[in-house]
Amino acid sequence: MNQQVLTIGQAARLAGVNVQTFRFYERRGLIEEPPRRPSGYREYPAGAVPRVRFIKRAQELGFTLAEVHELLLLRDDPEIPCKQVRVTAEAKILDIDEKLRRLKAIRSALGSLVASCAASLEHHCPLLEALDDEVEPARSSRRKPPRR
Amino acid sequence: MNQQVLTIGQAARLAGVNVQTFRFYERRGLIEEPPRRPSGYREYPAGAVPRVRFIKRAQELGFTLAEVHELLLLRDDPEIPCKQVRVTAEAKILDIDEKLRRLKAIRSALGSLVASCAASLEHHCPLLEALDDEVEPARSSRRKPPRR
DNA sequence: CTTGACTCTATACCTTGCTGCAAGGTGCAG
DNA sequence: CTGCACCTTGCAGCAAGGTATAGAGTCAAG
Repeated sequence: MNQQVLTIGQAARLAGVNVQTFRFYERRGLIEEPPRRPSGYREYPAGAVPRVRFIKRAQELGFTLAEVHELLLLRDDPEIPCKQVRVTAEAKILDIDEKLRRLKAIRSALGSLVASCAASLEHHCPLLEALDDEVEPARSSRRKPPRR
Repeated sequence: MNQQVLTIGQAARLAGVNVQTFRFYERRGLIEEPPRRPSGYREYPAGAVPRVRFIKRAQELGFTLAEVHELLLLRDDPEIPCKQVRVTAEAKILDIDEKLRRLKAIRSALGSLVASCAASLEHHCPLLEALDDEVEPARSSRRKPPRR
């Protein structure tokens, strides 16, 4: 019932990307070169589709394609020694923690700005003023010429 | 005691960016074209510096230049109430929350990978599960093609 | 067999946010 | 006047991650 192989168009539709993206990933070594028909048409095994979705999801999580490549190497090779996996994974964790830290800082800055903005009924906007000065939540707008 | 006008280099130094960035922002309409000396030299009023810093800080908060442009329009027009600024910021917060949610998921998956890796000789990869969505070559994809 | 959808390669282009460089003009200290 | 730092414009390029186009061949239905 399941097709054994897919054309690039079918695979791309299933993966939710377009055909150029498939070829692009192939050039980048993110997916391996599939077998070809005598005509040159690529014949993707069904497994190519989840692989591309993996790539997309990892990207959405903030990994660059180069990082995704690394993740895929870990995933693909069950022979990679535990230590090596762990080292790579730990490095990624530090990466992620840094991203989390920055995003949380941004989120909380935006959150408090929005709150102060919501409290103000006037045209004067604390959010914009906060951006004008140092990001620190100054309770009133002070205008010191900050250096940096 | 403060200089009334600044050359582009002075302004850029004060704002913590380089001169090309100033000109780039001018081309993008983020800062207005300053008056010129007869020689063509730009003469920035002191106010240009905080404006550029505003741009930089908004960027640090995760706004694209296009979004910053919007914020600047809101800021420049005293008739526009705070509410619209807030709406923009709130949308950004939702964005960030989504990113945080996903990053936390992958972080914990990576954490388990490291743990299992440290604990056992087999490495079963929680990472795969975190990214692999519905791994099956499911012909019934209830997954809508990712927007973007 | 024809038609239309699909695929092939190669190459060019896009967007975002800058950064650099060339070739020339300007400002000012010494 | 010399010298040097600074300014001008325009255009190129970079990194990332694709997207589009041209010109050709292929597949499968009718």
